[in-house]
Amino acid sequence: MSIATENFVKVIYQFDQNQGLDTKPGTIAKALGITNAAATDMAKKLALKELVKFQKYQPLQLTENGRKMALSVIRRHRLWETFLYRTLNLSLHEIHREAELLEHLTSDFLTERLSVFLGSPDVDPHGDPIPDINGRINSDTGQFTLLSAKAGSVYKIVRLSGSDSEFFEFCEENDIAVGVHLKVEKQYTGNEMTLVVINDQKLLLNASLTTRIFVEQVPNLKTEL
Amino acid sequence: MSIATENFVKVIYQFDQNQGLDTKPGTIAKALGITNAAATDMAKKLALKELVKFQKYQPLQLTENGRKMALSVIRRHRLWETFLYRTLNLSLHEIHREAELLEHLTSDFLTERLSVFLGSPDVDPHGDPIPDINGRINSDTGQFTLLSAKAGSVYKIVRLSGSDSEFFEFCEENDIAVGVHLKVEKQYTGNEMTLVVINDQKLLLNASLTTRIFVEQVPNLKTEL
DNA sequence: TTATAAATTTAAGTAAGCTTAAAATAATTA
DNA sequence: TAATTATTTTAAGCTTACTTAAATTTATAA
Repeated sequence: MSIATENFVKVIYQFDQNQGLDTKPGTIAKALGITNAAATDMAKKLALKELVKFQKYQPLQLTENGRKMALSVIRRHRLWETFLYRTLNLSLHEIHREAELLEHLTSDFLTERLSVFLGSPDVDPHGDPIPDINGRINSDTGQFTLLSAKAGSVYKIVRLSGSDSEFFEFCEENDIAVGVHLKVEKQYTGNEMTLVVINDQKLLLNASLTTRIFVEQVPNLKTEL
Repeated sequence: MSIATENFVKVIYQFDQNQGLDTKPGTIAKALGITNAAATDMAKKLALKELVKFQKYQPLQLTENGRKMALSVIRRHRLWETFLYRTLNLSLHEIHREAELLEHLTSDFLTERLSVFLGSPDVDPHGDPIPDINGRINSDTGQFTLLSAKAGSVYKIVRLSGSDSEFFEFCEENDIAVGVHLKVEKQYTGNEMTLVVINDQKLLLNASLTTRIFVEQVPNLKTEL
């Protein structure tokens, strides 16, 4: 399939997952940098190929084949990210940018060789789950965002969700990384600010950050940091 | 530039180098798996972009910009080949097949990171020279094919030229590899057969093989094997 | 040298993946 | 609820990269 098609189904899949985002043509169009008209046009063409379900004025939905294609692209993307991070030491935002291209011209053969080389990883360097060869993906239930974390508890960062370099640069500069522990000091629910402590440093984070930092409960009695 | 354009100038460059092959539209078309009409069409379009010089019924020629583009694609191709061979242990024909795709969606940034990681190699695993970032390529004068090697002498294999798996499989099965020494036992010039000895094994090679195996004189007094 | 074959070019047409502009529908606000 | 605004869809058109078929030119062989 073409690069345009792969990106189209990939974005529908991702917006469908991220609750809060809809999958209407305009939303997909904005994400892909094309016009609404082009998105509607594409949706109709992909409906003929049984990748997308299209009903006028309704959100776009993937068929089973469309879902499989999206997960295949995401698998290739995240395996490349892992490879580029571990082997070529690219940064978190560099790996995304490069994988965004490589994902489209990687054969099934190479994909599986990459996977074996890396030891069949479950997650990429951002903590995003890597679908397996059959399109099964680990939808981790134990994780939630910092925004909904309880004040007074210690958590482990398991995922940094995004694709822009600013976010990742900010994280890097402030010791926010997958695997790091932090304590939620206070939740200012009124204006959605969160005060956390990482490595003895206080950070006041707004919602545009806390909704993208996923954490996990730390197993037991580990309340001090 | 598009993948089609990159492949077009790449093939012109390669056929122009390999003396014996012409660069008329039909030849290029066959190599790319498109019709003659499509090749003529493409040549005209690329002439407008100042990548190709087009004169009716004449062989196609690259402009300086076209040459630069071709060398850039070849650089990416051969760096990927080197990487896939060394790091993922793919075979000589597998690396070609995969690099044929990856070469088109590799940013300048990643290309240079790959190069640095590999220690700025001069040649890829087939012995083909890797153009540098400015498009300069090592046109090694000291090498020639087995077809024109003198009987009785010992040579070192420096390059295996080709892209089909059959050739590389044959080489692998018969200890024909870059860096290996061999002795030319006899040249049957009449029917272009060459008798060589590699690792105490005699091999009778025809011209379709000897024209693709490049060797180099072994420095001095090393006539025994 | 001329007839024939082969290659090249031109012309017309197609599919993918877009665009802009206008029409239709849905959502929002007064 | 009606009017306005925003979104979606349709329609027409463009570029890229092809195709087939016919016309032209070049190369080959009798």
